[in-house]
Amino acid sequence: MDRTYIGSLKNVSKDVNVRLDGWVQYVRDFGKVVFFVLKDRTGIVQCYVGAPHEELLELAKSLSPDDVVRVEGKIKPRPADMVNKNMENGDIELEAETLELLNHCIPLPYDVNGDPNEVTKLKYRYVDIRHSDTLDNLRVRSVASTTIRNYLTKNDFWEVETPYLTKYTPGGARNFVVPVRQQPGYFYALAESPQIFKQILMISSVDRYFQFARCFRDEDLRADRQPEFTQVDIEASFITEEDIYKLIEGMMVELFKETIGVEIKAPFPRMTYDEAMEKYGSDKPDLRFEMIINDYTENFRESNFNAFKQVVQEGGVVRGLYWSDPLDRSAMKVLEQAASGSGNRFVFVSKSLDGMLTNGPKAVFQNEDWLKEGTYVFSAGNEDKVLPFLGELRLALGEHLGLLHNNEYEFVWVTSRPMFEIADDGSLQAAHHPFTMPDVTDINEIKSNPLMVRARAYDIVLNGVEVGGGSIRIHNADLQRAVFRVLGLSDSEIEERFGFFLDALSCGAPPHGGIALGFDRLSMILCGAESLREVIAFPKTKSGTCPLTGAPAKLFTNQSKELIPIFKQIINDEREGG
RNA sequence: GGGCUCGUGGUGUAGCGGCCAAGCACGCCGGCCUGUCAAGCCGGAGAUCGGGGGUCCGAAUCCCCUCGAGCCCGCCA
Repeated sequence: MDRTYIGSLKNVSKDVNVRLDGWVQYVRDFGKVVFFVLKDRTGIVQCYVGAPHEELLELAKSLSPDDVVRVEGKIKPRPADMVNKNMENGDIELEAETLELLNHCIPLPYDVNGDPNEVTKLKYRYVDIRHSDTLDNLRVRSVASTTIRNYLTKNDFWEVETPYLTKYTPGGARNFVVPVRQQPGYFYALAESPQIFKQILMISSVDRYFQFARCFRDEDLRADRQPEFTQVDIEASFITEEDIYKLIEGMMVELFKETIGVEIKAPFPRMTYDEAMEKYGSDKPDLRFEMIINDYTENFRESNFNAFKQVVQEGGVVRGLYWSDPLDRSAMKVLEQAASGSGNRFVFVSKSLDGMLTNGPKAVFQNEDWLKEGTYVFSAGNEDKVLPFLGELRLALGEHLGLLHNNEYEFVWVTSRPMFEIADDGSLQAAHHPFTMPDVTDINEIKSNPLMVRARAYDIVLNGVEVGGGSIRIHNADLQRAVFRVLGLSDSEIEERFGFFLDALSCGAPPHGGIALGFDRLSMILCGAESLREVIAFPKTKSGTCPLTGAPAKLFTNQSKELIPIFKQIINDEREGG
């Protein structure tokens, strides 16, 4: 008899014989009758073993949770007063006629109804997946990747793979390195991203490329960061920003519809980087709620609030948030917690309907007639500090006031980032990456005033999460060389690191651009998950270990022997000053 | 690299200087039970409290070191 998935039982007529394969969830043993709940990938259903089947009964009594079984029998409606309305398939049960134990399961290593720590769950990840939302997250993620593949293929993109074992490119994230046995002292780097390869594919006339690319970065991890992660990497030739926006907007519409059945609106709003910082205090604004940052600098220029007055007269700014509710004690706590440790300070004031100041330093605000009914939170100082600070307070308040809804999806394009920013040591570094096209026609402008140059780059932000970013690329070798020089690379360094790429740009590179979407983060939002780990089948812990396999591990002796010459060579190179 | 928190039977936790060679719940083992819903009832086994050192008459409990985990900052072109 063919197998039936439990999820399709609702379509099966009563008294029909079916075969179910799956895992035992619970066994309820009453001596002369046994119930057990069977689970497969698609759902659960109760199975009934009654008195007439003596042998079956003995076997059923001996079942343990997560035993793997095959049951055949008839689908029956439950007696009317035995229907369980709280249970999936609670109105039916399978009356078992045969029962086969396919594999016994030892007592599970932890209580699957409890909440064990992360490491225990990762160590027994198969149990965790079987018993948690992760199983369905993997399904949603699979639908997501299929939808994206179909969409891009339909739009004439080719899926092309690029190497994971590649060349170390300094300046970016730390790379994982792989020693090469055949060439002691030489190493591959695991690709941080397919950036250079995808540009070279454009030069190769592939024209439209995509890939689900695994990327590797040896940096410290966070709840939303893994050492290896997946990007939907996209690149196209002879295009502009508008083509990318349209392509991705169409993709998101399809993606949300196919995966979670949500209709999202396109086109998405756009905002410059400056506007995002000014209004939301963030380069990834959460547009699920309004509450923008306002400028109150002029209101305090001549106020009797001396602290703020002084800041303004010294050239600083006063910015603030306003909302129409009075400030309660819990909101106060939220603000204090968000501010603690940041070194930034804020002042708040509330005004009630009858014009009375009800909270905050009332004396200082007594004569400020422009205050409306509601609550203000102000911060004063340098714009560079005040805006991100208020951006954080805004999010904390949004969360506290219940304005961040999980079933709302607000996209925004953030554009026109500065091309360069100043690193800690005072040098210039690329804000996006050094292959981004600057928004100028004259190469000399890049040299004369780099900080004013804007990048033709764009980020796609969803609910305050950066889910992707890209740019129009430089396709001219001279311009690319000029940018490398601004970044402080010498001609010999440029040649050594990027010579091959400059050669490629010189050999018929078309204008091109692209984007990379963080597929794990997108999946996380689609699944409503709180951590990347919930949408990755085999994630690593904070310190980069895999409790399931025990990776990373020391080498076996024979492997170590092969590596000794490699490390000897490194030591020699060091001595020679290489 | 810096800051904070945690680590007690298989799992989750209580205990925070003597009343604890450690209590409870789930799980496990044995028994009873013909309609349960994470079934119920009766009985039983199982941890020297992450590891090491110290203080003290006495340490799961205090101190130091160490290992592991988590969160945040730095970092992630």
